[in-house]
Amino acid sequence: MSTRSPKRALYESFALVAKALAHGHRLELLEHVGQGERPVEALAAVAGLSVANTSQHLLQLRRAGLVASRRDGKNVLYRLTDKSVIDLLASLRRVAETNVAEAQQVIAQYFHARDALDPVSRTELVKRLREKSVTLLDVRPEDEFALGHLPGAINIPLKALERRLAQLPRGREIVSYCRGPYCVLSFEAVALLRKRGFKIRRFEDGFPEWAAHGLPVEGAPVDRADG
Amino acid sequence: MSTRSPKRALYESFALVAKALAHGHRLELLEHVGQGERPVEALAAVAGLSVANTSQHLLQLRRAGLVASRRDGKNVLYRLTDKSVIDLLASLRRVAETNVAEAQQVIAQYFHARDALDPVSRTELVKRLREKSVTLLDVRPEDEFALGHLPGAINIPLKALERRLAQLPRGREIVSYCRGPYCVLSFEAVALLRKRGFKIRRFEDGFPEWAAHGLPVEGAPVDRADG
DNA sequence: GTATCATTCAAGCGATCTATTGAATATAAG
DNA sequence: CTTATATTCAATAGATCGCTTGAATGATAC
Repeated sequence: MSTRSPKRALYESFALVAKALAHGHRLELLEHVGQGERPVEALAAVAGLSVANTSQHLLQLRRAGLVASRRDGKNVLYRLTDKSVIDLLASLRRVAETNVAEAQQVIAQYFHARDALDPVSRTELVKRLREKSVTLLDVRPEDEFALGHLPGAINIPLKALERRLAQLPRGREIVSYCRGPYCVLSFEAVALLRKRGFKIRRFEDGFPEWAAHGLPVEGAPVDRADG
Repeated sequence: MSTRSPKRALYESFALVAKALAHGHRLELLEHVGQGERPVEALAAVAGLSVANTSQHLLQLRRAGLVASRRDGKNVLYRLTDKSVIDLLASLRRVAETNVAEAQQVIAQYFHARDALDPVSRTELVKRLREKSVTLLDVRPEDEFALGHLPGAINIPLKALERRLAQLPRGREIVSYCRGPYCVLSFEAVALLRKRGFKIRRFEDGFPEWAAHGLPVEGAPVDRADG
C-alpha cells in the first residue's frame, strides 16, 4: 500500500474517502442511511437500486469509513459511523452550491422557491420550539419517522398529506422538514400547504443534521456503545 | 446532462465535486494552491508532477469549482475559489483521521509526535499573539512566505533552519507552522529545534486555514474583486 | 513578422470503476 | 436437515480515469 512517502500515503487515504463520495448513488444512499439504521433491502428500495448494487456501494462506503454495519438476524443494518460524516456532506453541498454552475442551475430551477419558502435556521427553530410557537411537521415515510424525529413533530408522509389536512392547525405557524436540505419532500409539502392556505415554512436542514448537532431527538433507538 | 430527476441531477453535481477530490495528486495540488496564487509550472514542481499532468488535474479541479484561474502574461495563475474549499478539505481530513485505519496508521507512525508536539490551537495562538508572548516561525519556502503569512512571522525555510539558528530566540517560546495540519515541514522543524534546546510547539493548522477564518495576514497580494 | 515560453488539447493505452449475473454464505424457520 | 431469506462474492463487459506523447494555442520578446 504505502510504498510512497508518508505524505503521499496520507493524501491517498484522504482520496479514498473522497472516492467513496464520488458517485451520485452513494451520496443518495448516505442520505438515506443518515435517517437511521436500515437493512440493505430497505435502502435499495428507497434509492431505486438493485439489492446487489446497493450492497456493493454500501461496502465501498464502509471501506472508506463513512458507514458501519452490524448484523441483526437475517439483516445487516447500516448506519453512519460518525457525526463528522454529516459535516463532510454539508461541506460538499456548500462548495457545490456556491461554485458549481450545474448545481446552481438545478437548485434555481427545481428548488426555485428555496428562498421564497423562507427557510427556518436551526437556531431559530430551537428558539421557536422552546417557546412552543410552531407546529413541527415531519413529511418523511412512517418507517423513517419511527427511526427518530425532532421532538414533538407530527408525522404525515407527503403522500398522505392531501387527505390528512384536518390534522394540521389553521392559524398556527407550521415548520416542515424531511431528510436533509435538498430533500424534495418538504419543498413539496410547503408548496402544497401554502396553496391550501396554511402558514408554513421549511426547516433549512433535515433530521440527520439536527441530530448531528447534538439536539434532542425522539423515538430513536438507543445509541448503543458498539463492540 | 440532467436527463434524470432533479434530485439525481443534484446528487451528480455533488459527486462531481467529490470526484475532483478523489485523487491524491489533486489533494496535494489543492494544498499548494491554498498557499496563494501560483502558475502551473510552480505547482508541478512542488508536487513533483509533469507539467501536462498537473495542468490536467488543475483543469479537473476547476471544472469542479474548487479552483479558479486567471491569465497573467504567459502564466496562468491558479487559486482556491473560496474559503468553503478549505472547510471541505478540513472535513475530509477529519473523517479520514477518525474512521480510516490506514490514515490513522500513517499518522501514528510518521506524525507520531503529533500530540507530543503539543499543538497550539488557532484560538490559543490568537491570544498568545495578542499578548506577544510567542515568536512565530514560518518554515515554508521563501516564495510561499511571500504570497502571504501570519502577522509578524519570521521565515526560515526548513532547509535553511540548521544554519540560521542564531535568528531564533533562546528563552522565548516559538510556534512554528507551514502549509497545513499534515504538512511535514513544521513537524520536522519542531523535532530539530527541540533537539537543539529550543522551546517550540506546533500550530495545529497552517497558513490557508488561518486565512480562511478571516484572521489577519501579511504580505498577501490584495484580494482583487474578480471579473 | 519570427522565436520563445507557458499552458492546453488530442489521441492512445493500461488501469480502475460500475452494474449485472449467478453462485456462495449466513441466519432463521419448519 | 431442508427451505427460505438477506446479503455478499466472483466473474464479466462496458465505461471512465490517469498519464504520456506530440501538436496546437496564447502571450511576450526580438
